[in-house]
Amino acid sequence: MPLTLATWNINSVRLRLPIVRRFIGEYQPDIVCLQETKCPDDQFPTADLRALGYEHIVVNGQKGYHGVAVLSRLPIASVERGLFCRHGHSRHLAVTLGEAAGSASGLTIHNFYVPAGGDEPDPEINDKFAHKLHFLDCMEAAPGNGTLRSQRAVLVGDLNIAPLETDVWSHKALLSVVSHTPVEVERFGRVMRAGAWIDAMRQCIPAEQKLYTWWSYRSPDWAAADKGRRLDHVWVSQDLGAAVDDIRVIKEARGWDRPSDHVPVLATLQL
DNA sequence: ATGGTCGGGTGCCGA
Repeated sequence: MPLTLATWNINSVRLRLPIVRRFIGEYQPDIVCLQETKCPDDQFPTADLRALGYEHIVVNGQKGYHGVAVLSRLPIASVERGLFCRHGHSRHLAVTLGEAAGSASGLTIHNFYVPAGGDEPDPEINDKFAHKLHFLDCMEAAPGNGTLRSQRAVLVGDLNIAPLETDVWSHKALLSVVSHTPVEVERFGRVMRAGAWIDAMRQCIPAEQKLYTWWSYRSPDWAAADKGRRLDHVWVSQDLGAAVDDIRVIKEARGWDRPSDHVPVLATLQL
């Protein structure tokens, strides 16, 4: 059975409801993981999204900032809200699909929103960067808690790091820009290795090819400048490596009306 | 080399 799963930093779910509808209408994903919902749980547009076929909705939101949510057409058996953040931000949610999900039964999906880290890539003078590094350290340590190392697992989200040279428009220009600094990329690699994760996007799209999921709002013509970064990721556990059938970066969504600065990444798994 | 634009919730902060 094919399972389609999307991850999208939506930058306010209430404001973007029209383009969430458009994306769902055009691509019909079974599961949608959202980040930066910027919405308290009691104000999440649950009824609107349920009406689109997502009967199973789990949110971990807070007022004004951050926030993650999982929309699922398949039944969810259990939920976990991560303790990855020393500031108590809503930056993680994990769901495990239930028996009634058929061949997808037992699949665990982690949805992460890693701190952006501010402007100055020095943890001594920038606490936001220190927090980002600490958050990554907590993600790395999590397999010891038995959360990330489980089999039949997918980890998606806005990880706010572009690890490869081809994940940014200019490797040289971005070496000292938060999101592509060597210290972050090294931490990113440690998290991946600790959980034995596979980078599903790069398994499908060769590392020689430029690949971006985010284009700044500050560019007057984002498409012409094309100064993007791959900040959003889809990882799968080793046992699911062969199940990854397709990855699509929905670049056109950056050009939709009132867009997010991130675009959806859509993964198809054959389970 | 610099500054550029968003969103949320207030009189800026975070991205």
